[in-house]
Amino acid sequence: MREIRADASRRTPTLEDVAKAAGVSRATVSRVVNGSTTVDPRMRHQVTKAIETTGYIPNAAARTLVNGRTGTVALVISGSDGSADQLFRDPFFGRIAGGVLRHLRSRSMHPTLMLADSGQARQEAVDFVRRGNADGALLVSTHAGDPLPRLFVDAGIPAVLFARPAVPVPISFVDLAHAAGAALAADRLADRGCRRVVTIAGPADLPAANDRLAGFQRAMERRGVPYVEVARGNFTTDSGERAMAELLATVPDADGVFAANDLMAVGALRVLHEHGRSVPDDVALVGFDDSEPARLARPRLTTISQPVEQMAERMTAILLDHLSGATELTSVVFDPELIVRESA
Amino acid sequence: MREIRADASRRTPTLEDVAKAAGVSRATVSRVVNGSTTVDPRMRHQVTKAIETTGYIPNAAARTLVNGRTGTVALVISGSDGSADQLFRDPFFGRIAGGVLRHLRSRSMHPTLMLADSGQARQEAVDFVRRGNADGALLVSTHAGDPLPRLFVDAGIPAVLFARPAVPVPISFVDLAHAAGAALAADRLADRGCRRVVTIAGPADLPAANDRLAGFQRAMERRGVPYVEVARGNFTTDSGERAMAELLATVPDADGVFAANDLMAVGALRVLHEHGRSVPDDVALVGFDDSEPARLARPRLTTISQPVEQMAERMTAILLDHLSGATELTSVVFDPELIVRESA
DNA sequence: CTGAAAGCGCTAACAA
DNA sequence: TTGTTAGCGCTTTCAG
Repeated sequence: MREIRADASRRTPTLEDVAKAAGVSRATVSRVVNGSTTVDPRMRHQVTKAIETTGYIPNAAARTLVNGRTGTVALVISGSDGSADQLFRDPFFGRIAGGVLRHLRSRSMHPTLMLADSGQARQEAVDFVRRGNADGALLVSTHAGDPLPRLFVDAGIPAVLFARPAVPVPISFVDLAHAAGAALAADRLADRGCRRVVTIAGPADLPAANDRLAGFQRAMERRGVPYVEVARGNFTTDSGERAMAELLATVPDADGVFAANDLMAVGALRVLHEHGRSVPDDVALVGFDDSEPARLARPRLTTISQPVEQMAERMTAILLDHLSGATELTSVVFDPELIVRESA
Repeated sequence: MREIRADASRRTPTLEDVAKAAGVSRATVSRVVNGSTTVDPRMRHQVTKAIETTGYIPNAAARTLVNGRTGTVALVISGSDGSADQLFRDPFFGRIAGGVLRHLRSRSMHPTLMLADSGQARQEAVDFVRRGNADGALLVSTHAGDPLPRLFVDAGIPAVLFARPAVPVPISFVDLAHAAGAALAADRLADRGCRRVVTIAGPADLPAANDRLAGFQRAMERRGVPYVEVARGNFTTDSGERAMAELLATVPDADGVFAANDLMAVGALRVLHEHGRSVPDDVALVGFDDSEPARLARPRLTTISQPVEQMAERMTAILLDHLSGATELTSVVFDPELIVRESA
């Protein structure tokens, strides 16, 4: 005997129904529902009771239609064409989602997930917001030259980017001080006395990867190591293995390795082990990200952590500011941290 | 000079505007927009042109208000209180999201992410759908006695569950044949000649965990190993370490281990290594899930795979069936697969 | 095949 | 403080 469950016959109750049941006007019910203070306590009580007995719940579409707000933001994951599956297996994504969710829910808002991995998908993401399905967009862009930020800016949609845009686009963003993080790694290696240092860098078209590489090289130079052999990977474990094998062939007496992410570091670890090098005794190894694999590896990886959840929360906060009228662009760069474990 | 970008002054164009520009009625424009076939080609052309020049895009709220459909489904991640962060770091979640997304996007639909980790959050998830923010719900329930499924069923909301409900609830679901998967692990161990077999089970209040344990025990019995020592973990690496240490104390000559998930298997691996046991030579080890850590471990983990993406896709398909009127409950149980790598 | 008009459920002036 | 009323933008009979 619950009113909540709609009998096949009975439509779901509307403001009108509540008004009738309470013997007041729709406007008054609306006021009560929206917490207006200018309502007679007695009426408020009547209405509250009527809401209860009718099982009334406001209709979101009707509200949106009149006040233009949806309470939804699009969380757009940008990926190069077809990289979808790869992307979602990456815990990085989950951490972002978690941070976004935490911030939104305190405002009774919700994220709608979208994947923008093709021209069509990108356009659909833009249209989704243009149709008024969402108030704004959170853009997670992992690859360079991504047209996504431009698309949203041109459409005049409030949006915030996770990661600095590869090409200049007038958009707010949050990012990590990648170079500073790499410098932390360099210092760690130098402090341990490593002199024959090599590095596994990320894709050359990714700003974050280049920042890490440049930051590492600069820091090593400061520490008296002018040249660092570089091999490129693409942030996967396999590519890390290949790069490490290459490096070992070129610099057999390497005593320190900096991998631009943990996955590649894990690959390097495997190759080092196969070649009989002990980590950290023969060669010290530092990763980047402080992801799950870093914690699980044997030896546990010394690495650079990024506060992904916090960054995601901040990104969300900035978007909400824009939604409530803030017009000037904001960019926040977070500081990474050295996490010392066993590998260096 | 793009019409798309709304000048501060100009409102976004409506059907009315397009109708005026094309010299036809709103109804005709609506027909064209919705692909009605009963429209004169010439008019259609007029309208199409007008849509282009005005930069018209339909308003979702207005549509929803009249036809009752949102094109959105809620993707509700259920967690015990406060387990949010833990949950989103788990790639399992990302894989589900990926599968859901893939199926939805082909229907021009989208998932809205919700976390139901408290009584209040659960109620909000239900209300979200009741307000007409979504057409139905996808429920990912990871813990036993979860009140979530019941809540949705009682509210009369179309919903499908990922994982069999712990208590009987009339709801459609997809699940894995956990017992069969565990039997695969048992057979692998038995085939290698393991006789002193132990297992690290999951939480006792989780149906999936119990199914795996029971399936494993039954299969070992069939293979002539009537007794298997059991230690309980909670699916984390740490708990796997503790359980393995325990087991090693009780059964020092163990030659085979089945861990109910990969994370615990990785923990076991570490302890085994510390105790000087070589894997797989001294003791064979099988995990469950075929997650990233299984691929990254050294030695690489032999494990049982679940087709998470496929399951998520199917779950979504079932929900869409319900949304288009299918009324009878559906449950689909997927078969796991043995993935042979190095650890057994 | 096309147009006129009646809502969908709600909010926000504006009056009373 | 409350009620009346005019839309929000769209779909869908129902006539023509």
